[in-house]
Amino acid sequence: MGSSSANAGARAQYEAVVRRYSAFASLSAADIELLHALPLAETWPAGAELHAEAAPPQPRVLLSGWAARFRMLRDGRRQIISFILPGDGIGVCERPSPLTLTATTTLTAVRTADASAVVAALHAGTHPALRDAVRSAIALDERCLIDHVVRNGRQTAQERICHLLMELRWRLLLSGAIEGYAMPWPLTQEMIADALGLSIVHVNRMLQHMRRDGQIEARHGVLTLLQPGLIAELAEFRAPPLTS
Amino acid sequence: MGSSSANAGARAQYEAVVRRYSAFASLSAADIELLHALPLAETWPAGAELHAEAAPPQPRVLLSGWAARFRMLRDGRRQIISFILPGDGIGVCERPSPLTLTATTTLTAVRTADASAVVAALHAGTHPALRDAVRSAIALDERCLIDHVVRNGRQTAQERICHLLMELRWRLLLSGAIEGYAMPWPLTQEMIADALGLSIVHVNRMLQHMRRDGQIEARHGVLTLLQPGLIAELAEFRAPPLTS
DNA sequence: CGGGAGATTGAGCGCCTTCAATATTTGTGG
DNA sequence: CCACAAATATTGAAGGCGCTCAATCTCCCG
Repeated sequence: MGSSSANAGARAQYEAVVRRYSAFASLSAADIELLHALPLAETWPAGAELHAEAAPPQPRVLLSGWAARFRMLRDGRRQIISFILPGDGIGVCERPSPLTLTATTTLTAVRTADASAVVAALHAGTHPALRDAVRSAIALDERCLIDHVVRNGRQTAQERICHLLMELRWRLLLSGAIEGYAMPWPLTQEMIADALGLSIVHVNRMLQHMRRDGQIEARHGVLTLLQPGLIAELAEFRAPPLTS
Repeated sequence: MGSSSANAGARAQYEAVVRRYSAFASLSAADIELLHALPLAETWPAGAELHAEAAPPQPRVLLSGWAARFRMLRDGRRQIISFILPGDGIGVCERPSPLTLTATTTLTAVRTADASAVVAALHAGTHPALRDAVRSAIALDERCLIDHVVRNGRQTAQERICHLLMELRWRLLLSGAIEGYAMPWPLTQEMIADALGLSIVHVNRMLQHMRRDGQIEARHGVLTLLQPGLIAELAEFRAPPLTS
């Protein structure tokens, strides 16, 4: 690897980021150049702490791998707040908000890039299209958070799992990571349980039921939605609109 | 009432808004003047729809009374996403986000004021302190949303209720609506149930337990926390920092 | 060939739900 | 000020969804 990020190999790393933000706004050449010029990637193993609970935010974008924001309760209960997928920003916003009180951990091996330059551009007022894209991305995050409240508050275990599957597939589509109904699936049943407020055992039984029912298939780290229409129906999933 | 909003009576209506935003940033005289110059209040009865699910956002501030954002499921299940208290903004942000897919209803009789002027000022770049305050207010909203996920995902019925009590009291303190441990309480047990993902019957039993246990007292629409330390402990409530 | 993380299975139970009925409070009109 | 209706709160009983505990199985990795 050279010290310059201008070669094709380095650019390819940023594809997920560019595709995701491009879904929200028409980025200019300068916007894309800014993203390509981000510092070379940092790599993290699975289970690394990207961000401590009370730490000052460090803006990053996730180039590859999955991560999660979560909060712990005193007795060890864990609640995953959101999953972070390739192309997603971490702390990329116009105002640092140290008050969210959530930690971030990698779920798989991960590559990230420092996104301070993006935040600086937001404050400088250059790159208006990128700013709009970032704001839309934040609005989508809020939408997912609201979905999460509804899921954990008023849906059954079966519905929660279906809804989470639909959300993750939709977000992977957005960043161009997948195309059809098959998606990489690095999540353990414990992670799913911690996101959906369920026990590991119950998640296991529900997934088994879905598999035996021919709704999904999971093997070799790939999960396939065999009956996406049924799953979306069960989950009452509504894909967010992109035109905003 | 005259057509001008410059008299003391009209100004007093905006006190909650000014106090709340002042908690986030040092507003300039011009910022406060902008708030005082907002159009005269609209009044709504209890149960009015302030905002439909898919409607374009209409920026408002809540001057008095309580409201709630919620989402309905097909079969009638309702999830309250957040409570809106005096001084809170509704759709006051730098980017309209029609994708949240939540409706807003009044819970009591309510007075609101159109806040388009605030949003316009945000976009114009005048009033930087007010802009910072709005951003901090949004960050606090996100914090509360995250708390809500944790509550509904990983806490027991008792813990959820305690946490909600603490959050609402803390937010009422913030806008100067109350001072001690007594607060106005317009919420029915059904509203609490719809916020916390519980059944009405169970909320009733939990509240009764808390009353008989001397933790709270409720009468004449006023709820008092008799053992705030215990309640905060049970809820594992952490008050958000204000210095940000 | 261990060792460990994750997945699976069974048994028992409890938190919370649903259903249903009654009491109480609130609001409204006479 | 009372009467009536509607909304809200309360209580009891029965049951189910999802939990805990505990053991076993599978798979991956060095």
